[in-house]
Parts: sequence; structure tokens; C-alpha cells
Amino acid sequence: MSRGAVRVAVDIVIFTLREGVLHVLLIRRGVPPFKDKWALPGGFVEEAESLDAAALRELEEETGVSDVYLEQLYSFGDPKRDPRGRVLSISYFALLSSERELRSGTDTADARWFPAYDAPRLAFDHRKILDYALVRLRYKLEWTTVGFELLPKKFTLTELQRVFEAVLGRQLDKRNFRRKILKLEILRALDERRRAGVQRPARLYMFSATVFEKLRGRGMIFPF
Amino acid sequence: MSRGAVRVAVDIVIFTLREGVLHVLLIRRGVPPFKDKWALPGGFVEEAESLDAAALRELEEETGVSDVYLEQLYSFGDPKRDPRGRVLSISYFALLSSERELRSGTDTADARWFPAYDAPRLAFDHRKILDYALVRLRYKLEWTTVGFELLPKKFTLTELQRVFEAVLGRQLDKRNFRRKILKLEILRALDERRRAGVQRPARLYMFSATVFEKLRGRGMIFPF
DNA sequence: CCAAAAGTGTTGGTTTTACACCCATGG
DNA sequence: CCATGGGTGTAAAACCAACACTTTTGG
Repeated sequence: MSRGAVRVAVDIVIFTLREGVLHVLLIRRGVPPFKDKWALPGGFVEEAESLDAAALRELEEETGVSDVYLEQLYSFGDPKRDPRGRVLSISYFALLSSERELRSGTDTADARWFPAYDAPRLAFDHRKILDYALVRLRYKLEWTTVGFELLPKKFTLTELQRVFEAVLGRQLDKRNFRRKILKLEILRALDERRRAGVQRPARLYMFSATVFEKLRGRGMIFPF
Repeated sequence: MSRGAVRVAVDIVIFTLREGVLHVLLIRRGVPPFKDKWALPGGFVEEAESLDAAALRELEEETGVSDVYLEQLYSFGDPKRDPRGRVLSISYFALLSSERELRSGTDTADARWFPAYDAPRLAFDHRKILDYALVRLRYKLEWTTVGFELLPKKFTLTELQRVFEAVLGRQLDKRNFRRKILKLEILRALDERRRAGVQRPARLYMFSATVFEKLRGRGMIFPF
């Protein structure tokens, strides 16, 4: 093995919202090391594959979805992080909108959604990776538009507020939240409403990507 | 070569301030590929070395300094980014305080400081790395205390303002800047003054790390 | 007394926070 | 008519941006 030659894996922190709670997808390892322990989904980077491509491929393999929000997080390179030998982990985080239906095989005994703020012990240094992803997600939520990635295309303002609350872990004032979001002018109010039970139907909105650049100009998009 | 085995390099964007202008250290490559072209300092990660340790080692080799601000930036893994074969680049950025004296050998024909916003063509994908580092530095400057890393321990408010102006690339209002910085309560005013020419001597300040946690609590420290 | 940079306050506009009630709907 | 979540405004405080003159020093 020549100088600097190591194996490179991608590990993905896949977030979604279920019943208003932020969840993360974990896989139960079938082989040592850490057999039967929960771990982040991931795998080795192939020969001629970019890191992003490897992350997308793993994501597709685990969940059956493509075309999702995916962003590189951090690279973990402690020589002892994997007992099998030197494995570099390039971590990513992904956001799945809650409407997405995942391949069967997700959410079985060996692949389950866990509340992100209440995950079990994890293999390797995956706890560190998860914590890092949570920090990043919280910050990006407030400074970028990633929040929308956790929702279906059409959503109500209350649903959007629930996303913010689930990620930030605190309650927000309904009036202030709405004022702030609407002032950004990044939502398109639709003529549709959603009947969601016995109460007054809520207006639906869409994220309006055409004004994305507006925000960038105002320094509101965080370029990481 | 087993699946996923690649060589791993660290490349470091080393910033400093010279005469009020943000500079970056570049190395002229002595061997192919890109012989005689300017490139970011860097090198391969050793067998049993963490990524951070590799970056620190390279930094020390190039500049002779240790104990500097260093932070991982991003990992670039395009399979074609290095014509010699697959080389993953873990990029870092470092901030050197302007008082630091560097090893001789820095700032020679083969290692030179260039204005960061006016660097020559770079080898590999190093231009992308540099651009990324500049974006990151600008953001961190406004949301964290990294700005102090570019200054000596004791500095005047005007010097601090020059750092902000050099990085952000725009003029700031002296009164507003001072008010804002002082309100953070992260500076300790010293009893010393600096005589810097014919004019009125300026009060010296130190960064007061003991109040760092205050800022964190107020969400003012950006955790990347 | 001149040149040079240090130092210092006010005002108007915008943003943020805290806070409570009526509305539309289905059962 | 009741239960449920949808929807709306206002006032006080904090924050931000624009703006100009006096002070201290050395020569």
C-alpha cells in the first residue's frame, strides 16, 4: 500500500420528518465489526466514482429514492476509527421530504427510522457524525431554504412551522413565523386548500425557486 | 487496489494579512503534473496519521509555524481531478496572524504570498478550493471570532476593522464597527497604547476567550 | 499650527419579540 | 353549538445604517 492509500467510504445521515418529529435512518449491521449494532447507511466509494456519486448511489440503494437534497458534511479520518484498518469516512447529509415513499426494505428489522434526537448507540464514530449533521441542519435551516426539502411540494404554513420546530427543538410563535416567512417572498400561495380533519382548511403554498437568487443577494443563503 | 482504495492528500489554504490585504500562500510545483504552476501547499496523508495531523504537519513543513487556527474545509473527490490517478483532496484552511514570522523559504521563488482575491492560475482544482475557502472565511468572519486569528494578540480597533474590510472586500463605518464589536464584550481593553506614527496613539485590545461561551449561548458562534 | 489617525452620539428606519382573539369547517 | 386548527395586528424594544466633528500626538 503506497503512502496515503486508504479506503474511502461515504456515510449518509438521512433525515426525514415523521409525525412532526425529525428522524434519521439507521441500518443494523449484519457483519462484524459492530455486528448487530446500528449504524449510518454507507459504503465504499467505487473506483471511478466521485464522492457525490457514491453518496447518491448509497442513498438510492438504501431508500430507493433519487433526486433528493444531499450535501457533503465533513471527513472523518482518525486512523483508528475502523478496527478493520484505515477507512476514511466522507459524511453526507440528505433530506427526504415526508411524502416520499421509500423502497420496501426501509423500515424493517434491519433498517429503521429513529428520532434524530433520541438515537441508539451507534457503530464506529457515527454518533459524532450524527451530532455534526444535526448542528449543520439547525444552522442551515435558519439561513437557507433547506427546510423545504423536508416537506412535500405543496404544504401549509403550519406544516412548515412544524419542520422548523422539529429541527430547532423549540416552539415558535405562529404569527411571527408567518410574518417572517412571507416577508422573504419565497413562497407562492396556491388557490388550493387542504382539508385535514374537522377544522378550517389551510391554504397550500409552494416554494418558489425563482426567487432563490433574491435571497442569495441578501446574504441569506448559506453557501456550504 | 481494493474497492475504494485511493490516495488521500491534504491541501491547505493558508491566509494571512499583509499590509491590510488578505494573502494566500502558494507553492510553485517543481515536478509534473502542473510543473512550474502555482498550487496550494499540501501533501499526502501518512499511514497512521489523522487528517488534522497531516494538515498540521504540512502547515509546519511549509511555514515553520504550529499552533495556528486550522479547520477542515471540504473534500474534493472527482476521480479525474489529478492526472496521476485517483487522489482525494481533503482541504483545510488556516489563518496566520500577521505578526508571525515564517520560516525562511517561505516567500521565495517557489513559495509566495499572493493577494487572495488576485491569485494566479492554479494547478489541479485548486482554484475551486481557494474560492471555497474565501466564501467560508467571509461567513465565519461575520459569525464567529476567527477574525482575531489574523491579528497579533494585542491589536487596535482600527487594525481589527482592517481585517474585516480586507476579508469582506468593502469599507465599514468606523463608529458602527466599534459599537458592534464592543457590544459583544469579547474584547479586553488594555492600558497600553500603540504609537504608530505621528498621530494620536491607539488603545490596544486583546481577544478575551473567557467570554467565548457567552457568544455561543447567543448563537453567535458558527459551529463549523 | 499642521497632518494624521483616534475617538465619539444621534436619528430614523427596520426588525424582532411578546402577546390574544375571531374564523371556517365537520360532526 | 362544539372542538379543532387556521388565520390575523399592534406596541415596545432592540438593532442597524447613515452621517461629521473633536482629540491627541509628533514634527
